[in-house]
Amino acid sequence: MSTERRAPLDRARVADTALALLNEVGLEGLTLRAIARELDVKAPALYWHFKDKQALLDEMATAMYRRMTADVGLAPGGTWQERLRATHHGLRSALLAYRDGARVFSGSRFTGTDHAVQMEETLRVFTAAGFTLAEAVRASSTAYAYTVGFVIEEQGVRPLPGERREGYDVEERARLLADFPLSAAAGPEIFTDYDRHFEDGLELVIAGITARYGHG
Amino acid sequence: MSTERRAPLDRARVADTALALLNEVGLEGLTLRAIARELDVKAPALYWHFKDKQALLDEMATAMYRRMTADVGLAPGGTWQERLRATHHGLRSALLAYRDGARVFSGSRFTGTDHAVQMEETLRVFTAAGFTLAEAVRASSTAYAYTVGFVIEEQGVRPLPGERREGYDVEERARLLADFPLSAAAGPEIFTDYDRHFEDGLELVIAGITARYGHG
DNA sequence: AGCCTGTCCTTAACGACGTTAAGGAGTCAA
DNA sequence: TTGACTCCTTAACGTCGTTAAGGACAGGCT
Repeated sequence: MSTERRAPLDRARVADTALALLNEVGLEGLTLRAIARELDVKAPALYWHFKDKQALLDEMATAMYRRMTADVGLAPGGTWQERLRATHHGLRSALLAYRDGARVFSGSRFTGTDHAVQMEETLRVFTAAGFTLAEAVRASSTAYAYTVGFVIEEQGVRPLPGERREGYDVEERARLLADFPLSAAAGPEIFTDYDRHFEDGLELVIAGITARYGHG
Repeated sequence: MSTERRAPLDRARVADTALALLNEVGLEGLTLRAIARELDVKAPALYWHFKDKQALLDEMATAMYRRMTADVGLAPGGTWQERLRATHHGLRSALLAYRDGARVFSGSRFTGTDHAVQMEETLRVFTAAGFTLAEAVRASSTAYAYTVGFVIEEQGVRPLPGERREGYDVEERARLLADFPLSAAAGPEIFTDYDRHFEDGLELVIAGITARYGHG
């Protein structure tokens, strides 16, 4: 009989384990009992560390954001365009790294103030480039809404890179939409090559910021 | 004792009732038992009309979209800018009309092909203005992702127009972010006046489409 | 040594959920 | 009268988030 004792849990370890499990079972299968089992613990133990399941989801969202900032690197310099591209490509990658990542993320709120480091630097870069604070906020949160919306849509079709959800056969879609030729022809333009399409949309947003606020 | 017999249910009536209930109880309170009670029926009766709860949510999303097209009016003419503004203001209104509307909508798929009428006309307007089909799809789906992302964010703070979710006090937020002056000052710019901010972001997207694809 | 306090977890249970199985009541045609 | 079809009910299953109660272990105090 082993006398080793498991190290006590902490919020970060629970959130990391839950994120790993998320990829296997998806959001609907992410139950407190399953997470607890993964941690070699019983479900009510999680209530010592989180007041409810939503608090755990919040911690998971925060961990995803932390991971994004780590991957991007703080990179405090650069033009606002470079920073916008880097952060939002990084954000998309972080969301895509987990099944239902965008749904988890958008349904939760950050714990703590770590996220403000990134935000502050982004606003600094924008204002240093001549944007007013209002313009800076408008620019970055428009890009943010776009990215979150895009990945939610994307993961609805493609839960994880390489997989594809049922009921999204492009050919059957074209058959159903036979009466709507443009919509039918748009299928491949919508349901393939998400990487390039995300980039195109982000460039549209950046071009719009330049055109309207004119600090390009 | 009354001998009147309730008219049989149909998918549309169930979806409408469920949408009305959604505003009272929110997505987490929207149970099949509660919906059934509202319809004067027991929960398993719903399985005659829908194969599972997700199919009902799909019908609800379709009803929201139908409502949007009805409110906007098909309006088959206009410039692409006018059409983009009309459809996306309409879409936002339709999503805001229900508590958690954007989450329900973005988590579901349309039933049938009714939505293709709008889509076809949008693509027609764009291509008639000189856009390629690929550009037209990119333009409209970028705006779409933006709108959905925006309203999800918005309803996270403001479940229904006039209400405000707890934990979003702008002053407390400013206190927590005292070390991040720009982020702290950005609070009012983020958490108030959603109507105007949505419009500003949509105009950024439109300006970007004009700048990049140049059919303005 | 004994005890107390706080930490971190377990066992047991509650009410509610989505869903399925089985069948009953009504309508309509043969 | 019978049979088939439609639309719903009753009963139940397994699972979920969550709470209540308490046990095991550690460290510091007397």
